[in-house]
Amino acid sequence: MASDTLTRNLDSQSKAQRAHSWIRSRIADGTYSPGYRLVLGQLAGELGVSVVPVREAIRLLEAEGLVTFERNVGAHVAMHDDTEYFFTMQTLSIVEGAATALSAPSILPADIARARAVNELMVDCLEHFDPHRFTELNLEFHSVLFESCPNPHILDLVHRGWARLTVLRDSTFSFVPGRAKASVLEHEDLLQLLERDATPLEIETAARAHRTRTLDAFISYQESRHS
Amino acid sequence: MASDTLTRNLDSQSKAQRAHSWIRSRIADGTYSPGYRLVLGQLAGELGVSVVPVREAIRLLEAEGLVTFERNVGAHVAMHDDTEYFFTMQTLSIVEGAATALSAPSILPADIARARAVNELMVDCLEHFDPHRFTELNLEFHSVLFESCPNPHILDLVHRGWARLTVLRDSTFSFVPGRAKASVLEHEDLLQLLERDATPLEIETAARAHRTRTLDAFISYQESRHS
DNA sequence: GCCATTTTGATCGTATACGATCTGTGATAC
DNA sequence: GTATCACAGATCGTATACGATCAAAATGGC
Repeated sequence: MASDTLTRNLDSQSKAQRAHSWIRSRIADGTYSPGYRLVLGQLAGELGVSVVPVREAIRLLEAEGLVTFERNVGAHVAMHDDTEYFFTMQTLSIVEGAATALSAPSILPADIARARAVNELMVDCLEHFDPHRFTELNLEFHSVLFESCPNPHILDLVHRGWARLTVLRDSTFSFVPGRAKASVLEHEDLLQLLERDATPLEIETAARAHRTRTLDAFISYQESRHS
Repeated sequence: MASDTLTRNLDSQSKAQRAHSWIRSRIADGTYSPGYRLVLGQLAGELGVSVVPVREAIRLLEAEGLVTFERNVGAHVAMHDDTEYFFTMQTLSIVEGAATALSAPSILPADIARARAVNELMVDCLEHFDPHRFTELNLEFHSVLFESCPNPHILDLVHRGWARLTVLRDSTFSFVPGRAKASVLEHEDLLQLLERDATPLEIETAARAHRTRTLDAFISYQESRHS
């Protein structure tokens, strides 16, 4: 029966997992802002479950670095100062660069065509600029370039980095005017490197620099605003 | 009272944490070999605790990649084929290389002296070769080089990589004759790079290559034995 | 004899309950 | 008025209990 499948689909995720994504999205959208105290019983009440799955969800979030946890005290949404964004971007620059280089040999012309199509959409997006949409496309573009990475650990680190970024800041591009345009140009450069079968080192360097430049742009823009 | 402090110290670690390290060490020393079925109730019985902390311990181990977990089925010690070792070493080469390069500016002459002293011990160790001891010293040496890394995320990734390695293989050097000697020589090269304030890129490349060469040595040795 | 179905046992997931621990408040001594 | 201590409330950590789920053995039909 249809209702059966529906029920099963709802249940196919454990309550712990549902609690996890529920809390996670509330952190992402700012309902629970940094420093917010997460109380197990309270969350359990809101979710209509017991504290056990909530507890597990919190520990998962802790492993992701989204919340801090102190024994016998409780959990808080992780405070992220500006250095947090810096470190996350720096880490991502390294692992994503490596993942892209390792992916390169497996990337087919069809993949490059798809990435280029996404980049075209990003160009269109520049006109009536929607930072959120732009960031989504940005992830889709880069995903094409690194998803073929044969090393599952590195790939996992890249995913974690991106996940962290989405929580830290909905879109960097909304903060740094001009970076979006420079970014799509660098994307085309990356694609051309792949097409001409550049060395892994060239690709890794380019991919890393692409991210580092976004970070640098953010920092210098922030500094200019401070003075 | 003394017994009071003792009790408190024992309790200062939660049962979940104790279960975690207990199971972990049993995986590391091979008592629980890859594929071994980890049953919550059974482990709880052996540890003299209830299943709840054991469950949490298992989830932690899962996050570390030491066990696989399937909903409503249970946990197994992760199977690691040879590719697993390859991927772990490759990942570590990348993050450790980056961490070492980022550490470089903060490394003092005293640190280099300490690392050099450790490397001397490794040279001594070559005579009456003890792989386990050699690997311990190897970690100590590299720790000096990367522990100053200002980026906590990258540092954490390096720690995870090393932790994973100790579980995968007690010592690579016991497998690959000759690599130990080459390794200590490369260590000295690394130290000299640091002393002459080489560029971050040079240091990162050297540190990464150092690890990659250990991996390559292992692979080619293994291939030679297969034929 | 073989395949589909049912049943059964083991194990996991979650709820509830209680003891342990921490943080903050109020009283008391100085 | 300030510092120290004791107490109370809140919250966490863990034990126990039960319902949910899965895998494999037993049963029945073909």
